[in-house]
Amino acid sequence: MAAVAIKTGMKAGMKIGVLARRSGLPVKTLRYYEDLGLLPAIGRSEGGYRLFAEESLRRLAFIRRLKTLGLSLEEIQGCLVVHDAGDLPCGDIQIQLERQIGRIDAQIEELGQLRQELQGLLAGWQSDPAKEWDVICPNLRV
Amino acid sequence: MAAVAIKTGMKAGMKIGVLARRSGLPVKTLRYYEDLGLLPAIGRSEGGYRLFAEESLRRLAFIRRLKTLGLSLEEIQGCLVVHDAGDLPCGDIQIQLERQIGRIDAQIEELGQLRQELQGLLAGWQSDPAKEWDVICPNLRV
DNA sequence: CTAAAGTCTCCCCACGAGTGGAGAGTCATG
DNA sequence: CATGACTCTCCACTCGTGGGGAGACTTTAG
Repeated sequence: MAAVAIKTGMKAGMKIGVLARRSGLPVKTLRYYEDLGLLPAIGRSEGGYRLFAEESLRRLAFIRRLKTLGLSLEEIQGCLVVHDAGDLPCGDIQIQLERQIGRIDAQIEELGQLRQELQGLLAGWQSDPAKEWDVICPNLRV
Repeated sequence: MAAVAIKTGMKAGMKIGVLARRSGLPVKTLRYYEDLGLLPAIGRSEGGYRLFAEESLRRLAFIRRLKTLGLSLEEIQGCLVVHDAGDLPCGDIQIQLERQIGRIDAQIEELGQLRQELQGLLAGWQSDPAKEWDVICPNLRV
C-alpha cells in the first residue's frame, strides 16, 4: 500500500508522447524545443526516454502565448532564462512586447507606403496602351 | 573598314560582368535569374560565356521595379512570359498589383489586430507583481 | 513471451532569393 | 606566352520553425 502510494504519488515525469497529447503540440516540436534549451526535461528514463515535469505544460502554454504575440523562440528563451534564474520575467517580457510593437509599427508603416505606391500606379493605369518598343510595360516608367 | 564596321556594329552581346556593372546587380544574381528563365541570354560565346542583349537591361529594370513593388520572382516571370509571347503584359501586371494590394491589406489588418492585442496587454501591465507559484508571468493569463 | 506502440538519434527537406567558394576553363593585355 | 581577370559549373549555406522518415531500441499490454 505504501509502495503503491509512493509509486502513484511520485511523478517520475511524463514521457514526450503524454506531454504532446496534453499540450496539443507535436512530439517533433517538443524535441525541437528541448534541443533549443527552451523546454528542459527533468531527466531521462533508464531507456533514454525524455521525462518532463508537470511544469512543462505551463512552460509550453507560456511559449505558445508569446509565439502568438509574435516573439521568436530566441526572444522567448530570453524571458525563460530570467524565469529560470528565479526572477519574475515580467520586465523583460514587457520590453520584448514593446519592441514587438515597434517592429509592427515599422512594418505597418512600410506596408502603408508600398500600398500607396501601388494605389498611385493603379490609379493611372491604362490596361491597353500603345505599344512602345523600348519599354516592357508603358505603365511602368522604369 | 567594312569588317570593322561589322565588328563594331554587330553587338555580339554583353558578357555577364558587363551586364552586372551596367545594371548594378551582382553577377551571381544574373546567373540566378538566367537559371530561373527570368533573364534569357541570347546565346553563348565559343568558350561558353553567357551573352546578353541590350534588352536585358530593360528587363532587369522591369524586374527590379516589380520586386520593389513586392512581387515575387515567380509572379514577375508570369508577366514576362506574356511579354515574351509578344503581348502587352499590362493587364497581367495590373492583376498582380491588385493582388499585392490585397495581400498588403490582409497583412496590415493582421498586424493591426496583433498590435491591439499587445497594446491591451501592456496597458494593464504590472512590472513587479506578486509572485505566483503556478504561472510564469502573472501578466499573461495563459 | 511476443507484438504493438512509443521513443531514440540522425539526416534530409521545405521556403525565397540569393551568396560564397572550389576547381577548372577562357579571354585580354603585356 | 604568361599572367591576371573573367567566367563556367556544381555544391553548400543562409534564416526560422519545424516535418518526414529510417533504423534501432524500450516499454507496455495481452
